[in-house]
Amino acid sequence: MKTAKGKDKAKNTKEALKPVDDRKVGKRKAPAEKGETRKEKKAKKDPNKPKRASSAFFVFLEDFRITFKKDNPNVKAVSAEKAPYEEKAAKRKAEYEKLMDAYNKNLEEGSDESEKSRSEVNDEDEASEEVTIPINNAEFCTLPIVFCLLSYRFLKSFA
DNA sequence: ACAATGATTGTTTTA
DNA sequence: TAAAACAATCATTGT
Repeated sequence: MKTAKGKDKAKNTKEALKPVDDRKVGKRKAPAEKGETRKEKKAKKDPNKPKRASSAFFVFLEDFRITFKKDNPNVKAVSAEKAPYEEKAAKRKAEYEKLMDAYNKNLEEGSDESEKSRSEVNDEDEASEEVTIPINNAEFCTLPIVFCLLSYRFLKSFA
């Protein structure tokens, strides 16, 4: 049982953030450079050896892939689909770093009264600015009436 | 590490 | 030397 040679972790942290096209997919090392030719390596595998059982997550993936294909028949490139999500992820990361900065600052300055949480991260836009529309009392009273009148006329138009 | 998957791409083999 | 075939790589979670 050899442990990981640090390969997985390094790749996951560094390469995973790059877009697909920039990642070194398929850029493997030549077997010859490792002293073995392809056939030798291929012969080393036993086709009769049973594959290990899929975990629950992989069983879920079976269904998910089918479902996703059915819902998105024309999606070939995952990059385009991934783009908006990477965008959101980047935003969350920025938000996180900002919060961490404030958090660390609070730790330095003192620990009392640190509850300020939390403006939830809405993925829609950075339009999280308060959209409170100021109206005066007159508007507050007349708006529902106007709305009712317009609704009435609209419904009446079908009769 | 390794199960499934498919696009991608370097390497090897074959013509 | 070109095209064809092959194999590594990526991401994902759970074991």
